[in-house]
Amino acid sequence: MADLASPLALMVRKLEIHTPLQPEDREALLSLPHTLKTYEPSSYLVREGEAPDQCAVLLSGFAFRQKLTGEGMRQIVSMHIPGDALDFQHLFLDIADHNVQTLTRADVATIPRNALRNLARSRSAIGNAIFVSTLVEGSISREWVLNVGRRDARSRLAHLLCEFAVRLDVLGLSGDQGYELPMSQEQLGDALGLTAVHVNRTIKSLEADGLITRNRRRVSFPRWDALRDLADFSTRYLHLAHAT
Amino acid sequence: MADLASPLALMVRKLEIHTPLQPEDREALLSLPHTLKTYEPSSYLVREGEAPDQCAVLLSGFAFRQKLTGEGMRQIVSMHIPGDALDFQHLFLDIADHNVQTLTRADVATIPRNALRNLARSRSAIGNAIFVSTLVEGSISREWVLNVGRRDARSRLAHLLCEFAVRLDVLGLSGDQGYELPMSQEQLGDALGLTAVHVNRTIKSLEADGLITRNRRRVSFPRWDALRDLADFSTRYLHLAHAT
DNA sequence: CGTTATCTTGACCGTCGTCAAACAGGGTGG
DNA sequence: CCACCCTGTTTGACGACGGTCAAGATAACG
Repeated sequence: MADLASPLALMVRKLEIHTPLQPEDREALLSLPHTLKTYEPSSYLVREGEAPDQCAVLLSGFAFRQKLTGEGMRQIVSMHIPGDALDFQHLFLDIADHNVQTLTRADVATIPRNALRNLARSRSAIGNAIFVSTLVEGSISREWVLNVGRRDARSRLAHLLCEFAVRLDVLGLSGDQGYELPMSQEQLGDALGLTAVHVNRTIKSLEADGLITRNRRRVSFPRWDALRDLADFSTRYLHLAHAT
Repeated sequence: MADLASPLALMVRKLEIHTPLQPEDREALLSLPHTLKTYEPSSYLVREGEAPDQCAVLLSGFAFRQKLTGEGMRQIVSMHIPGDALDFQHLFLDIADHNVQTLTRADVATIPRNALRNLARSRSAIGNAIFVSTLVEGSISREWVLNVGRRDARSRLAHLLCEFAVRLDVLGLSGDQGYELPMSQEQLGDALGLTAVHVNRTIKSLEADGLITRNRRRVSFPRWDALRDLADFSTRYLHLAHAT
């Protein structure tokens, strides 16, 4: 388990959920050049309009992608957990079309764009793995369109909570009793297309129905099946088929 | 211009908007094995849960991706125009996470999954082009989350109309006077997260303000700049940098 | 311990959904 | 050529989900 010593080990494990890798591929990924840095909450990792020449990988903490309307309304378009690469798309697109920000204090590994791109080209399994990871992100994005477009506030929030729970669970990052939800209610609103006030009422409503319980920011799910049904949640869109 | 004789020529032209190709790459794509078929409106090309072994390419007409909630509400998650490949994601993901349907009568070329996948592997420029095309779709999907989550009905509809106009225009498929919008108001609603009734009122409202004019289903834009401003529309997320 | 962000609650309002009915158009068959 | 039907569009009345504004309570943090 020397692998686990590398900061990139979690990213590799995450890639292998969808695409099995040979030991050589794994080694090549783990030995990619990279620098480590800790960011404060709300730090920008990518800004819309810029051309990143690095690929950021989240090692600990949380991050999100975000876009703003001309009137300054914010929409969070995806959430990211440890092990997620935040910049795969900039291996092949020059200009960022959205912002990426840390949600919490976060440890980030930064890999030079060219090193990763060359590796993806020379080892097709790695190229595949990156492609598949991008495709799964696309699938999640489509589910979000459905969630925001067609579900009411209760189901919408429940769906986000379920997605978070499953994604964390797959990597073994959630405790037995739910998980530490890092988002403020304002941020939840921005992810769900709701206002913070209405998120608050919706949380209370789920709590009143015994579908979630809260202790500080830790949420747990005493009636998981009922929550999943309310959320209309299925794991299909996460494409976990190859997962353990 | 023998290229233009191949049914796949439009797809190749579309790929080259984002990724320049060498003549050999172009030839290889154009000579991919494929079968041609015409589908009636509303035909399913891909069904959620299935494992397609073909890649459908739209040659004429329109198509869309769609998901359903457990309660039967429909959300259209992307629109497709001639030249779009509808199944790139199934080169690397087995199970479809959404449905793909024709909107109009449509001519479709069907390429065997393996033939295309092998080509993507053996010619890295083609693999890149496919990857970039997938990334741009992802970018559009993020913009849709923003659109549905944070813009009101008027801006939301205006944004969809702008996106359509630009995407058609890039391929030279829109006339001088707007274009033939193939969607019913019910389908517009499903794409925008609105009801058909409210779409109707919103169209009328845009019309009353002189932002669009309609003649049957042909829409045109007498005050494009005003419409674009209302829509909060920018072409950045379409990544047309390499376009003419 | 003071200062600030976040959460919570209430009253009120508006955008959009629901339900229902009338209307227009386009295709089909008599 | 016209009656018919089916799908899609249009309009009105009404209701509800979620937004807005504002204030006070709690928790986070230096």
